[in-house]
Amino acid sequence: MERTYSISDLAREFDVTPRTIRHYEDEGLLAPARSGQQRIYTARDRTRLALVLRGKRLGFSLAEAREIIDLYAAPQGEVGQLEALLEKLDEKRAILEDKRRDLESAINNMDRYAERCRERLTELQAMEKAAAE
Amino acid sequence: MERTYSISDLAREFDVTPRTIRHYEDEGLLAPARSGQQRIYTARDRTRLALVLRGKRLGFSLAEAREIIDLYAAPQGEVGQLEALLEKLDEKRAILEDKRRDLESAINNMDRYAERCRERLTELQAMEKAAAE
DNA sequence: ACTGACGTTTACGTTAACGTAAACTTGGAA
DNA sequence: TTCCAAGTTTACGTTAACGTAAACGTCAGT
Repeated sequence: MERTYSISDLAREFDVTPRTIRHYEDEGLLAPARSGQQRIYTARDRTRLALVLRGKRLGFSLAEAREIIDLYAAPQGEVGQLEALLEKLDEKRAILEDKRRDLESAINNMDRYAERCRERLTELQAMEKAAAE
Repeated sequence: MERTYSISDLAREFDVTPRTIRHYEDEGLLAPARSGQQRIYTARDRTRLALVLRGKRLGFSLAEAREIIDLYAAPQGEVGQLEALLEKLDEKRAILEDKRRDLESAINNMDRYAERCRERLTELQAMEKAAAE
């Protein structure tokens, strides 16, 4: 038997509320099995949740996250399906690449700025030291 | 004389509405000069707007974007100010680094998946070719 | 003088992403 | 059996980030 999770298991692990997880289900991002009324999450469900949350951290809306994540569950039976899938993967990949560029320049800007600050700091400290003599 | 921009100049360039730009001003992200009632944006204002929009693309709220961007306009007169600034820069830098990790794994996942899809595709195509004989 | 095109303020409306509360069920510990 | 913690549905509330509309000012072109 594969391990399963309750909704509060996942809520605790990912630091969100059960409400949030149910909301993702309402939006079609998750589709856990049921045991009676209770939701039962498999390892695959858990992975999907992790993907959703990562998507959110990267600035995607739930709808955008869904579009991407659903590609990982797309049918691959026919040649046509696979070709269409590869198209869409390329498209999403380009979006991620754009974000990477944004992120790299943000980080580079900050690093250069911090470096100038450090230089200015040692300079100021040298001045104070000189004035103290 | 330095070049300036009207609100619709910037709106066009960055593909947002004037309303959005005014909203950023309401939220304290921009503070353009005025000529009478009219807002006059300098190159520095334009840069700040670009930073705001990049922040949004990276998943920051306006408040978070503001916190980061304001660091670039922080006073650096005293040693204490510079040290505090460097602290905060480090903190924000760590957040960006987290996003980078997220982004890298998202891209790597997708690349590996796409690769498996391509393999499966050539495999399927080989099967079809064999069946056609 | 008149008319757009562009700007302004004010204020209510909208959408996404949940929060919160109420009322109910249900499986296990005491 | 009773009770409680954890689950469920339903539905209204909230916040951020703007959209949209009204009512008005201003200034270059005819």
